[in-house]
Amino acid sequence: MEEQKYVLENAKSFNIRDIFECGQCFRWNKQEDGSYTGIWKENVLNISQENHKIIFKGICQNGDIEKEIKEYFDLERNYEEIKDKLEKIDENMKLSIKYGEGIRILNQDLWETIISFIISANNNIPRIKGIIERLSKKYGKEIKWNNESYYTFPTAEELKNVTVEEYRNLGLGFRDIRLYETTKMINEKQIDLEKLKQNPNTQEVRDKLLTLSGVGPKVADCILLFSTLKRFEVFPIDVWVRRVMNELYIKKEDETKVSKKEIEKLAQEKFGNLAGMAQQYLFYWRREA
DNA sequence: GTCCAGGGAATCA
DNA sequence: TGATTCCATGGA
Repeated sequence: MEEQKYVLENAKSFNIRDIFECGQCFRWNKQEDGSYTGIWKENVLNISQENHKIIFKGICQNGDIEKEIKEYFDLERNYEEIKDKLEKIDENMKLSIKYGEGIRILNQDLWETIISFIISANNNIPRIKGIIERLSKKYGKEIKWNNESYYTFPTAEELKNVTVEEYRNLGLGFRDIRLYETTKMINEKQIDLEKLKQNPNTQEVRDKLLTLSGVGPKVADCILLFSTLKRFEVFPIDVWVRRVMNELYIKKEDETKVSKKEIEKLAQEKFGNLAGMAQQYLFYWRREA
């Protein structure tokens, strides 16, 4: 397949480091020159940035690279407006947004996001990325570009006959059975992902996600926020978010004694329907800065 | 050896 | 509902 190129000039709220290092995705890798190479659907791209100029080049499956990029990178959304609203809340938001000003929330495939965040449970990012790479290499489709092989994220169909033992051998640990059961549930349409995408009621979608094996409150919220479901009102709470919310607002001596309910309530009051975006700026800021 | 990582599920009060 | 404990694995 032929290499394509697309250039985005004068990009606002777009920084490749912020986008790929803020914790929403696991399949983009930094290159020696500072660019990032990654894969989504059947697209393999390398993305480099010079100030406000973004250069995309690589393999695009359906031929329309511009359309694919616009969708995946959420280019139709006005992030300036979102940041303006959040900045007015307090000094913490202003600082965290200044740090992560180039974050955009990717439109990631729902199925891939479900499996990826089941793998993320009680795990660290390098290891999560390794597991997803091995899973893709073994069960996904190979795409060659620049004399290198890349692998698509395997579909539910492609994982249909994989056993718990095979997952265990990929290094999944105790998450093996969860992946097995959730894949089975989705293949048997106990949860219909296409119907889920059509449902505008976030609470209903969340409740359905919670029936999947390995999907608890935090993973469900990550799926709602980081996939094409795109619900910005959710507020995923992990150890980092609990830490930063306690340090900034709650100020208890022992952060492990701060309840999720307390954090959830505070997040809704302060950030409302932009809680998910606020969470992302705070998470990235606290973890990296 | 110990602790921790973008938690979830089972168990018990 | 709320709190505890266990769950593989790999790196610091």
